[in-house]
Amino acid sequence: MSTEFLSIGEVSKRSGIAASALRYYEEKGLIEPAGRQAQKRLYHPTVTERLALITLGQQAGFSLDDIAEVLTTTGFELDREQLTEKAAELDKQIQRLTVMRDGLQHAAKCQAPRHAECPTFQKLLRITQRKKVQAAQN
Amino acid sequence: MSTEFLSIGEVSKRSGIAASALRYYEEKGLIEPAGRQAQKRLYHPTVTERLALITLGQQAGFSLDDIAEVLTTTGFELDREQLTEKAAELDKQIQRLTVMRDGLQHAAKCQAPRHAECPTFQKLLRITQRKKVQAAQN
DNA sequence: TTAAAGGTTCAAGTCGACTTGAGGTCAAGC
DNA sequence: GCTTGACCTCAAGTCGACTTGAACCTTTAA
Repeated sequence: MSTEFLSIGEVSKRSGIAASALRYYEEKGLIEPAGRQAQKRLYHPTVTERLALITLGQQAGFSLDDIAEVLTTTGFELDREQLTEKAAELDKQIQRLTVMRDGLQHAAKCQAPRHAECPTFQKLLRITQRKKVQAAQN
Repeated sequence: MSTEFLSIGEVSKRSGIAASALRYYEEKGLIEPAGRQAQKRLYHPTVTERLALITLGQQAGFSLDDIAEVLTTTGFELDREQLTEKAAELDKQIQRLTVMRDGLQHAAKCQAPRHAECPTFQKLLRITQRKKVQAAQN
């Protein structure tokens, strides 16, 4: 076997992504084998970079369809505007989680006999609720 | 109708949670109506606090089953140890998202002609990939 | 030569958190 | 007496991202 190309198993091993998932990505148009030998897919070694980018996108909260849109077919490039937008979204999420984390930490230490009676925790609950009700109104 | 209790519609309005979701929560053992009038569910007004707590838990990344475990049946109380643990998990998630956000921000501004050539972005990709491969090995 | 390892396709199943649809009940107001 | 609106139950559908299973092929090593 030419050392140029990788089997699906090898790609799976290197990327940590199951072979079935790789076939699924192909079906979705996210990756493409460089060719076939007999029926077997052969991948260009650089596919692992593309896969890392896909994984990154997922962790940043993109759906596979989102990712398919910003990934150029040829290379591996992203739209700068979209990146900025997504960074801002992430930032908001970070803020939310931080409030949450602090609230939980407080609740764990708080001396109020019941969380229901802890003002800090109550405030956290009210924020949560207000957002939910607002969200429901659109 | 006694002003004491709330219909499912009223609870839905106040909490921002669909009636169908409320029935689903009941099925999962997360909430319980105080009683029924004819067949109709009647809720104690405090149910909205419990619902806010459920929503909070969800936003913190708990599944409904997780939440059911920590919510006491009677009141609305949480296990302090679990709270601490979850706060730590949140903290880790915050770290991850922060790395991601900074990476995306950098990539958006970076002058390298292609993201593939930007060292910072490459580093981000390598981290992502390493974690994935590790995760696949258990 | 035969078995194991690794690949193929295609259809169907899984998970969590709900939503939707069909068909029925009940009280209020015209 | 009839419609309207809010509620009921129960079963089935939805979404995204995969996984699993069945049935088959191909290469390689013992």
